[in-house]
This record gives sequence, C-alpha cells and structure tokens, in this order.
Amino acid sequence: MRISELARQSGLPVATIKFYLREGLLPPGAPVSRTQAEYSDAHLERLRLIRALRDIADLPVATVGTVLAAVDDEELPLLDLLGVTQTAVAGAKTSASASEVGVELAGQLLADLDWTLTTDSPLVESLARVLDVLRGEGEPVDAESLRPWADAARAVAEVEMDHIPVEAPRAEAAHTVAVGTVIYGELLAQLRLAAQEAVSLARFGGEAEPVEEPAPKRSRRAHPEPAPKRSRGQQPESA
Amino acid sequence: MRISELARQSGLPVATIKFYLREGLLPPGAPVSRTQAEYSDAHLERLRLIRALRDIADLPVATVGTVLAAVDDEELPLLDLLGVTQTAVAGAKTSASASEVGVELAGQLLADLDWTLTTDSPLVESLARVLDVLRGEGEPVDAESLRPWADAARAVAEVEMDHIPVEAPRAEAAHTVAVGTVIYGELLAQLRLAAQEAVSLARFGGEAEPVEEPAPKRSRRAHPEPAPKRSRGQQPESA
DNA sequence: TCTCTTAGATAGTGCCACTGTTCAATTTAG
DNA sequence: CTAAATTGAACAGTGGCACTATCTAAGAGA
Repeated sequence: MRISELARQSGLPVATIKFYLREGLLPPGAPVSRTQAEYSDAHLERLRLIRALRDIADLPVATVGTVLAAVDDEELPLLDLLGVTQTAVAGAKTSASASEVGVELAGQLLADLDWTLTTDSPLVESLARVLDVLRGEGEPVDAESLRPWADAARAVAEVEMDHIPVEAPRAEAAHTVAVGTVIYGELLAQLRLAAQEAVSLARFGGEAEPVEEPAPKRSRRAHPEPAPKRSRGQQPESA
Repeated sequence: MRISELARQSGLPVATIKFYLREGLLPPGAPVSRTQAEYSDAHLERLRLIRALRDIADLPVATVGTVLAAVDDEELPLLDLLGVTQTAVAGAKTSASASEVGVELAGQLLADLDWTLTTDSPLVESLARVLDVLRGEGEPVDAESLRPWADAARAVAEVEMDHIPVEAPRAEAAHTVAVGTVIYGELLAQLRLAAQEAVSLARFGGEAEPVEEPAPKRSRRAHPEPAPKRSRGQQPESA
C-alpha cells in the first residue's frame, strides 16, 4: 500500500506518518520508484505500537525510538528489552532526582522484600523518588507498611512474566514485552481507581443512597465536573 | 515568612510561586502592606501538594486547580473529592476516546467483577480505552483473564480506603485523599516494574549469571542506556 | 498529455509551563 | 535619612515538544 492508504488504515494523518519516518520510528517503505514506496502490514503494526507507547505510556517520541530500537535488535535478549522498556516507562516523567536517603530506603525496601535486581537498575531511583514524596507526606515507607502494594505488584508481575511468549518468534515476543509493560501497567492503574470507587461506594455511600433511591437530592457521589480546561479564582484564604 | 523565604524553603523559584498565585493554585498570603504579604506553613504544605500532583501525576496546572478547589471545598464530601481526583488522574492523558465496544466491554468487566460504580463515572471511559488497546493487540479482555490484575487492584484499593483518616479534620483527610490517590498509584506502578525485574531475573537470568560471577562477558541484563535524548537512524528494513 | 500522488526537505504552529522584565511602593541596613 | 534590596502586580517572552503545513521535483495513472 502507499502512504495515503497507510494513513487511512492507521487513522493517522499522512504528515504524522512522515514525521515518524523522519524520526526513525517507522522504517521506510520499500521504494518502488523514486517517488513511491510500498508499505506493509508490518508498518501498520508498528504504527499501533508507536501509538500505544505514545498515548498510553505517554513516552516522548525520542524515548519511543529507543524502545523500538531495542525491539528491533535481534541480538538483544528479551530480558534486556524488558529493562530498556522499564527504564523508558519509569523515567518518563523524570525531572527531579531522588534524595540519597530515598535511594537508601528504596534499597532497604527491596532487600526486605527479597527482590533482587541488577545493581545499576534505574528503577531504584524512580522508586526512591516516590518514597521521597511519601516521606514528605509523613507516610511510612518501610517494607511492612508497604507490603500490600508490594504483594499486589509481585502478583501481577508473576502473571505478566508467565504471559510472555518466550517460544514464539522473537519479533512477536519483543512486541508483547514492550506493549505489555506499558498497557498492563495502565490497566492496573485504571482498575485500581475503579476498585477505589467500588470499595468506597460500597463502604460509605452504599447504605445511605443506593442506586434505587428515587430522589437523593444532595448528589452524594456524582463526579462534579469532568475537569474543565480552565477554572481560576476558587482558592480559600488559608492562614 | 515572605515570598523569598517561601521560595527557599519550598525549593521553587519565586517566579514559579508567583505563577501559582496568579493561577489560583496557591492562596494569596496575608497582606502586611501594599507590597508585602505573609506566608505560612500552610502555603508550604500547599506547594508540596501542588508539586506532587504536577510531578508525580503529571496533571496539567488547570487540572491541579480543579483538584485543589475540591480539596478546599469544605462542603464537598470526601467521597466526591475522591471522584474529582480520580477523574483528574484518569483523564490526565485523555486524547483519543474509547470505542463503543470498549465501553461495552468495560461495563461487562466491571459487572463480572461485581464492582458497582456510579453510572456516569468517567473511569469507565478510561478503562474502555485501555481495553481497546488490549483488544487491538489480540489480548483477551474478559473478567476471567484479567482477574489477577483486578484482584491486585482491589486489594490495594481496600487498604487505601482503610487508610483515609475519616475521623481527622476534613482538611487533613482531604489532603490525604488527593495525595494518596496519586502517590500510591505511582508507588504501585514502580513496584510492579521492580517486581517484573526481580521475577524475570530470578527466573531467566538467575541461574546462568548470578552476581558473583567474575566475568560475564555478554552483559546479559544491564540496562543498555538510560534513554538518551536523541537516537535516530536505527530502524530495520521491515517488509 | 494532463492531473494526481508521492517522497523528501524545510519551516511553521500551537500548547503549555514556566521565566524574565518593568514599575512603583516600600522595607531595611547603615 | 539615604541607598540598596525586596516585593507584588501585570504582562511579555522563552523553550520544549509533537506535530502540521508548504514546497518542489519526480513519477503514476487515465
């Protein structure tokens, strides 16, 4: 197919596809003439992968390039690909850096959990940043307190690792690893929010105003606004 | 304290604090004279909250404003605050919208899980988007397949709901709800990545090259690069 | 032949979160 | 009392990023 067809099927503007080509995210099509190239279903696949990494994981275009390069590198063990992807995802919103104490605590936490990771893993830094914020809020950051989250994380991680088609052709397995790291993370995040709502509703809102109530005037629980674009001037005075 | 002191203690530039004041994220200080205002520790707290929402959840400034307004609204039940915060977090990277089939499947999933949420919850849409991507990848999206993630999500949600200091002054509880929704989500995400690494290492890398090996030439497992800023021109040729 | 599409190169746009600049009114150190 | 520094307010400017638009020459297709 030609580029316009590729654009149609992928739902992306031609200009955007050209942009990805320029940035090296999408391999060039097979040139048919000097002004024409043939694109395949593989390109369509690739575009879906790019959009997943951009839309869901919100990775910068440059970082998507890094992940894709790892996916394409036939030499690279899947384990390393996982590492690259994790690094990309974890460091996506890297701006501030973690404190030394935070790094210390992160190491301690991982040790207490008996989670061995490679010594230079950037994940420690990301985790440390989170612990820094938690400490700032006065929340405990020891293994015992955080056990529920650790257990949940571990449980899904086990399932996800089982889920990798290690016997399949590398290209397919690589695709799964890259997408899976991102998309199942988002799934977990969304399910967590949904569960919060379900739990809180069952616990606090369920008795007073169930769904079958006729007129629960005081709209207890009813997402006030879908986060409008601007809404200045509503602050209190504070002390 | 005056603004420069507030800047010093918070670690933020004065210009940024002024920006937040303008945007209504930070309440004005108590004016001492026409060119001077007094800021309190509450302002410091508020700045930390703002940074948590910006840095960790990556919420747009306008959305942070929405959440803060909800936090400050003494009338608003905590349950609604939770909803506002969830909406903000879930819809942060909203761009594409979910398919109808996706929404359908999301509803089915929640029903199968016995998770009752408010009918108009925007979470359904967010969840549907994730399911759309999963389906696009050929992954199953039924309750049975996704049970592990749902169980994990539910488990942490229960703990988190228990964690809200419902008896404490509303201001404090509100703060906890807003921050907690965001920060424990990030914690879970990071722990998941760490667990993935730990599991994969134990499973595939552990036997061959343990840490005590002297010279494991082929640097199996060693985060290739920390995602450099640019790296064009490494694509394959594909078909 | 005449019109349409394409590849490739370059420049421009729009959004967003700051950041810097200017000004007048103090405050403060000496 | 005076000079230097600080502040709040208004507003323009900046930088990063992901596209998006324009232009040109070269085929493709009817």
